[in-house]
Amino acid sequence: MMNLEKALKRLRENNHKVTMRRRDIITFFEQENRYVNARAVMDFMENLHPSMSFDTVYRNLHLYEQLNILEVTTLDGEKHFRMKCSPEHHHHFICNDCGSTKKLPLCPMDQATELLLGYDIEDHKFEVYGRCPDCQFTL
Amino acid sequence: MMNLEKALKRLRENNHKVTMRRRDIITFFEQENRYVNARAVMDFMENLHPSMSFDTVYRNLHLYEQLNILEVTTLDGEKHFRMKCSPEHHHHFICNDCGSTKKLPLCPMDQATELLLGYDIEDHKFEVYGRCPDCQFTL
DNA sequence: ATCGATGCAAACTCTTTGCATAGCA
DNA sequence: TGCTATGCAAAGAGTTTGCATCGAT
Repeated sequence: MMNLEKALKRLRENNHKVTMRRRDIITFFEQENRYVNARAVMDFMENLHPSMSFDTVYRNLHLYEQLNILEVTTLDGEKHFRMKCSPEHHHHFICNDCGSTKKLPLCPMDQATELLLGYDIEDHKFEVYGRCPDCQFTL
Repeated sequence: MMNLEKALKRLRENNHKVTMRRRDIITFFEQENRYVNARAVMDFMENLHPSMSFDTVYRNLHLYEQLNILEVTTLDGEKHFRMKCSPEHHHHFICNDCGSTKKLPLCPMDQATELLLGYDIEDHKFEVYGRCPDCQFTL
């Protein structure tokens, strides 16, 4: 699992500066085991940095994605981010309510590959959506 | 597989009018075995109806989605539509180049369900992306 | 004739970009 | 000091909506 220390190291290794904003964004993701959108990051950051701008949120989310610090998925046409999980390949259950995730240590690609001879496979997506135990009885 | 006849029937059954535009949109999807975006529908329709507006494209795509005439998926944050396939549950390979699809008659949910006791599963998505045989050597 | 469908224009959401300034190394 | 990160403002893409009119039934 990615964390603050590793993330800052990766920033430095790739010649990016470590700013307060960058540090705080990582801190936010460190404590949120779930997919959040740019809005949520902005809400968190505005408290710490009243002058925070959305541009910086987006720019850094994009940077973190490139540096493999964050994972991305598109939910309802909106990008959602979370701290990068373990390096082993896996998929996720994602709660429609709170965005929290549960790892699914399985992958259907073995079977799918057999059905796709002659096809050039570049990527795949497997996600399960619903309500996590905590969110089932709220509302 | 959904077709023009069934689609018009479903429109009437749900008290929607059958207009030329609606008929022609269905005809377009009938001959395209692939996921296309609103832009592609618009391009096709503009030839037949020079006064065609994007609003009508979007309104009808949305209507067809609700009536289960079209399937939807979000690719790169953009909605893509195709004619509803066979009623048996299945998934798709989707070509990143032309949007053409190949059915994958398999579903990882049996195994996933076992891992998600206590979770309320509402939906899931499994898609494989890449290049179909026809698109591999173009470019 | 009635009521839903459409075109027009505007607005809305999410996201990206150019530029001058602020701030890390 | 030098160069990157940031805020501001503006723009861009995709999509939705209110309203007057058009058109299917």
